[in-house]
Amino acid sequence: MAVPSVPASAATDVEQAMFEFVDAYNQAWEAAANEHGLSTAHACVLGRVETRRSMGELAEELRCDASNITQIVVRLEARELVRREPNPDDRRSRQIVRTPDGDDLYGAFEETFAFPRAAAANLTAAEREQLTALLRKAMRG
Amino acid sequence: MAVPSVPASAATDVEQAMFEFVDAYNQAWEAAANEHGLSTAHACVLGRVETRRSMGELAEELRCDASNITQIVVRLEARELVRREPNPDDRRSRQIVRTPDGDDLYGAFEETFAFPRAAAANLTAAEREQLTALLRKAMRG
DNA sequence: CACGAGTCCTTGAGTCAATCAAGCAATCTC
DNA sequence: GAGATTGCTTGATTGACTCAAGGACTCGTG
Repeated sequence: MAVPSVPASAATDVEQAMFEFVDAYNQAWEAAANEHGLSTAHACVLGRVETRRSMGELAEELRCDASNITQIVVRLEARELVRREPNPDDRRSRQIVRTPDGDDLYGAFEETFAFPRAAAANLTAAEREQLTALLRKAMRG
Repeated sequence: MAVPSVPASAATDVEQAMFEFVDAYNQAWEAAANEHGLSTAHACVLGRVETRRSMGELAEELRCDASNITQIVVRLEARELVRREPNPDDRRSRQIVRTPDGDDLYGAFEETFAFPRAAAANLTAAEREQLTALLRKAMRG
């Protein structure tokens, strides 16, 4: 679910458009993940370990408890999509790496997750730059 | 969690900006809901019943199983934020309506969910129109 | 009118995501 | 080295979600 809604009445046009865009993006993300047998959480983690990361880094980036990451990584490891390697510099810590299978699966997932690519393709180069600038400005960036 | 990620490597600027915007939006939504003791799911449902809706309509709009809606509505009803009224025209069906408490709480939630409002406020009127048009075009709308 | 099919919702069972509290092992600080 | 801190895991719980099954109601057809 997790479908934000916007006050049908009060919302201005931009706010409505933002909502629709966010909703479409979220929906596309989830659909793409499911198509490859991934939950959104699994896809998030799998995406992050494109480069080697510790459990703690994942927890921070994904804004959740470390024990949550443990649970997800264990499952991904059981499917041989990631490996947990010891960190030679700190034996408390573990480095998570994607396996080749994980790379393949995530690649396929990204292929399927066409939304941002398609959205960009619907715009001219100038419009893309404009949109980038406007989104960043809207976020105060 | 539910934090979409984007290929750190391959993503273009627009795609990166889209991701950041969506992520910020999602995060703001969840934070605002939590601040009022609502889960995202509860906030979604509460938002939709601004106007009277059947369980089935809610399930369809929120793209989930009817039994999921039942569960959420039961809890919202227990907190007296919504009421389930019989539909006189079809006694299988139930109409969900917000109570005054529900109106108040959702109003407060929207007040807290400042992200879209703030984002709009960071732009000039002309930029807002531009952004609306670009987002719609990007979605093929 | 009655029967069967379909609709609307609820219940129950089960899974995954998420959080918290507790604990263990390794590291750091003094 | 003792004690605090860090990094992760385990266990218990809660909530969101899905699916299968069932009850109540409606509708269409004969």
